[in-house]
Amino acid sequence: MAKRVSHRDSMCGVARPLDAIGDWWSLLIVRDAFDGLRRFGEFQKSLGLAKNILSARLRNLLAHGIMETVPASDGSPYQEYVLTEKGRSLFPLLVALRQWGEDFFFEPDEAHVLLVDRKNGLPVRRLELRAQDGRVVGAEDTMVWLPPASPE
Amino acid sequence: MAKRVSHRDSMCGVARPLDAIGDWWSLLIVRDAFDGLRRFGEFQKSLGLAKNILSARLRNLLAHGIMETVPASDGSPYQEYVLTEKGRSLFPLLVALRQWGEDFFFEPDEAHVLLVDRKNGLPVRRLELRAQDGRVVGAEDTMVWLPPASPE
DNA sequence: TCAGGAGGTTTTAATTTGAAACCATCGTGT
DNA sequence: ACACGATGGTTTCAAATTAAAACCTCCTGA
Repeated sequence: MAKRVSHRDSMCGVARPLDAIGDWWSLLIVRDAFDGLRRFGEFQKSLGLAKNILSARLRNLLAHGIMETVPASDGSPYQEYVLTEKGRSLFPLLVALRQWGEDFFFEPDEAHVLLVDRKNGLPVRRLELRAQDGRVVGAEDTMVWLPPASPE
Repeated sequence: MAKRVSHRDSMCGVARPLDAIGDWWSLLIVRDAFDGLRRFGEFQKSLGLAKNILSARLRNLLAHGIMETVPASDGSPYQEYVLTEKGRSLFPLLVALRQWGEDFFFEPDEAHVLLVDRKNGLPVRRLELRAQDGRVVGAEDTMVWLPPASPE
């Protein structure tokens, strides 16, 4: 799980998160958690993965503070797995993944679920990156910049 | 690479893309491609991964139409790897990953690169999901909905 | 012509994954 | 009290994946 990171990536804002959610299953677990799943068995049935793998993934998500266990909610003696604030902050990433998937992984006539506004049932807008002044910007319009170190 | 997908995920807009970019390295390669890297050796040096793995990952990205090879650009007899339109469409996802990483994987006083507007050097805004009417919506405000099948 | 560098592939070992079996705890019925 | 199933895991072991290193090929420059 803990992969070695190259010199160049040791400080990279893209590489670090991948240690937490960079495998196939973790993001699917998080997505299911957004859908309201909370119990070990629910995740296992929904995703169809081996129990030991689910166990390992949940442990990793807990260790990274993306999910946490809570005692119970319906009186049953078991614990439940719920997203933390850090985990809920993955929502835009999940939406980005979903929108990309919808654009490129379905045939034009193939049915698929849509993410819609609960208020009125209309599809949500496309995610857009905007500059401070509100312009929509693409990759060509941006660059990464390392601020100079502060004096001390 | 090609993982089995459970019944539930066979049509899921989140699971399908993960087959293409759901491993640790692929997204880092794509990020480097956004940064202008094009050559096999450049990727290898930047990421520090084994050559056979890079080879396999590039092959997978090519097979999924995320990158493509172009004959040359500087006269050298080799090919270069560049993002396709599909690959460039990963930009919002990469930004979402980066923003999440910056929020949760750096100490408050730890320096890290910022994504800034080329025009004026100001940091870009945070990615936000908006409904049709322009409201910013979170996970709680949305749901997935499967449109009814069309008659034929 | 020979030394290297770029761009890979092959080989082999270590790590990870996955399926199945196993185990522990709780609740229920009898 | 006891059997039994459901839930929530852990252990075991085989199979697949990954990683490191060695190797190969083509091209270039001295």
